[in-house]
Amino acid sequence: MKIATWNVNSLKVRLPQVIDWLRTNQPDMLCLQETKLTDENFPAAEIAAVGYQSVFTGQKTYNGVAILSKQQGNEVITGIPGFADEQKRVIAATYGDVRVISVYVPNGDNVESEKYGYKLRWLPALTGWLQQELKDYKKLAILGDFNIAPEDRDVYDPQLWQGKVLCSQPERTAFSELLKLGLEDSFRLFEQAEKSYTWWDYRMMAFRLNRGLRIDHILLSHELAGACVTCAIDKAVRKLERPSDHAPVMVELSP
DNA sequence: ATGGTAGAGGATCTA
Repeated sequence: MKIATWNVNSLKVRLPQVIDWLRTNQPDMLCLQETKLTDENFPAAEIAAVGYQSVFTGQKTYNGVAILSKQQGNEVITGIPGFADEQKRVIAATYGDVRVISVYVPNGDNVESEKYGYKLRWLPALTGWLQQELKDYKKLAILGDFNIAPEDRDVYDPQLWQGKVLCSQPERTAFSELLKLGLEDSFRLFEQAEKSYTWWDYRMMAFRLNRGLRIDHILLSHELAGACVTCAIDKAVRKLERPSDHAPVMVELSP
């Protein structure tokens, strides 16, 4: 089984790339973030034409998450239960006995911002809900744009980014609280190339200079981590014309 | 150096 995640930064713009990517990579599930589409505008028919079902929750202009899958998704939940949030950032569904969650964690803007406070309230709400989900589902994968670089090796210039949003200690602590629930950062289960990132700013030739951060993650429950055989970033997609600023990440799980 | 680019929507906001 292959499960992937991709912050597409507008599914409307990126739909041809997503369809190509599904055809080429044939994941069983693909989690999307920043679809930026209301539900009535979701291109479910175009996606169905290449053999994928969709579950989604979106809004105009900002946010929006989805899961595309070959098999039917059940027990669909949108948002964090018990956490009032206008912003569409979470969707969960069950495929066979595997629970899959697509998340778009708030960016936070900068550490002085109100948005940073929202991010630091949002993360414990996610953690609290996941604690219950992990009790209910032994095989759980949470994938998405976490907007957190967990360690300095996930940042092209740790000195420059020290204490800044995406790298600040409170964010990293919140991320480690997620792992403490019984989740593993699948990327670090394997030896990886140095300077591996998933997001590069559109500005200042950041991608060409590999000035990136690893902020998109696939976290696996211990049972799924034990079955995980690869985790890879598809950096090639970032080189396409009109790319998303994020690259997809995919894990392969042995049967 | 507070810049720069992309997306949505139609002036700024978000990232």
